[in-house]
Amino acid sequence: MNNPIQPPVGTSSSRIYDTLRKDLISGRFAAGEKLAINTLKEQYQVGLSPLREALNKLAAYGLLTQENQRGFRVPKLSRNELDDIAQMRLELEGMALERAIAHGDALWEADLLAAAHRLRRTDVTLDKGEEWEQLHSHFHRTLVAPCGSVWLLRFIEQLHDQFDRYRRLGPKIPTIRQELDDQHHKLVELALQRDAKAARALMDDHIHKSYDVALARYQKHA
Amino acid sequence: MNNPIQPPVGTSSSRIYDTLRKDLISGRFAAGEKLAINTLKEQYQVGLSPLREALNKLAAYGLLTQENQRGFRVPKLSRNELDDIAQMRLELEGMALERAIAHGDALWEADLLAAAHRLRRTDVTLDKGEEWEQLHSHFHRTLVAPCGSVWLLRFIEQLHDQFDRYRRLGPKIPTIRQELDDQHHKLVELALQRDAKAARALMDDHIHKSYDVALARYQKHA
DNA sequence: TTAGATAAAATAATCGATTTTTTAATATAC
DNA sequence: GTATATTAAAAAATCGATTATTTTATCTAA
Repeated sequence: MNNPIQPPVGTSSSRIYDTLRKDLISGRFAAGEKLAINTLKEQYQVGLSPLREALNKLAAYGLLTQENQRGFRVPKLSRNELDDIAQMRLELEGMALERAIAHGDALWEADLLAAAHRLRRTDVTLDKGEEWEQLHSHFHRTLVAPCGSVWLLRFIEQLHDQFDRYRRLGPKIPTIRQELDDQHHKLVELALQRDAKAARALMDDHIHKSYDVALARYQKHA
Repeated sequence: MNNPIQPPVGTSSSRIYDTLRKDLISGRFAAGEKLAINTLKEQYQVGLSPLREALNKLAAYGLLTQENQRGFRVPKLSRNELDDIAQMRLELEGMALERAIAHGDALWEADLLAAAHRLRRTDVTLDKGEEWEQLHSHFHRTLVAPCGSVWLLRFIEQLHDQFDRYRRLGPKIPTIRQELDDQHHKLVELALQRDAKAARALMDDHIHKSYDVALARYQKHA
């Protein structure tokens, strides 16, 4: 019944990019680790050219560092950088949320409700970790989507990816998930009420709490 | 006397990246233009692999767009995007300037004075256009350098590159250069006086004036 | 020993050619 | 004529092999 032969979608280069991006964010590689290109080639079963193109993009994006003639490394983590990222999230996501609340339409409201609902209904345990992460990212993207600035959204996305390198350090044990998830729903409520001020305050708190989680994991990790 | 044979610095890939970045910002390629890789290969005298790696990085950075199986294009320009970029510059550079004024030390003050002086002393006409651009970028980088956030600096740099695609459209005639250059010096003054509020106000005005220049060029261009 | 030179191995970067996909040109049916 | 199919040309993506550079191991002289 189901389409027996699935032709791979996209180019080899774009697929390995997506895969590596996820793996870098989820902590599959150790911070500071040097990437052995030939090993990657085997592990991911891709050719050298598409692999190098993906690595170059990831370096430009900030999920890898590159030094001439000595390949690619996973960027080190630091308390200072975590603070920087969290601070920037506060500024940029706060700004974006206020603007989204000012401009978002009825379709946005519907998307928000849907995204929050799916997020709550997916148990983070039970081997659904990666799915939960997807839904979580999607929720936060949806929240700020109608802010009106392509560049702001781009920067926020980038910061999320960086932040998650800290938040997802170590074993996949649920932390204060419940509390954070409640905040997701409260954020939706306030957004629907168009209460920009309160929403921003809650977003600040949400980022602060996430920061505490990330920091704890970072410190345990080190 | 002078070192007769200069070995090329960096990898072929990193050199072509730098060159293309400059050329994309300076408007050497038309907006929306499709890049013919084989032509580039000849024009810049580089191999296919380093060239593609550079193009991939530029796409991740936002100076090119990439569509699977159909290569690279120079991103289109739009009034909306120009407004977006300028708005983001207002927010981010304002933020960065305030923080820089709070944290910058004596060395920073010296760097600032030097950067502003060199900028004024380089005539934008007389075939020094590219040199002036370099000094101008450097001045603005210096101004916000001690803001304390690596990510903020990174985003600002990216926005500058994007903004300059608009500002540098069309022939290289000096516009209201004098007025803008005066502002550079006033910015230094206010920074040295640690007057964050006034400095930010002036920076806002500076970006607004630059925006007017960029918009005029964009409209003439279209 | 140990700092520095030398050789060998490993890795990164690049090249030239091949394969795949898209685009353009031409033909064929309605 | 217009739409669809077929073929030819062009371009993008990928592969396999080569070259250049760095890293590691080994040697030698103070």
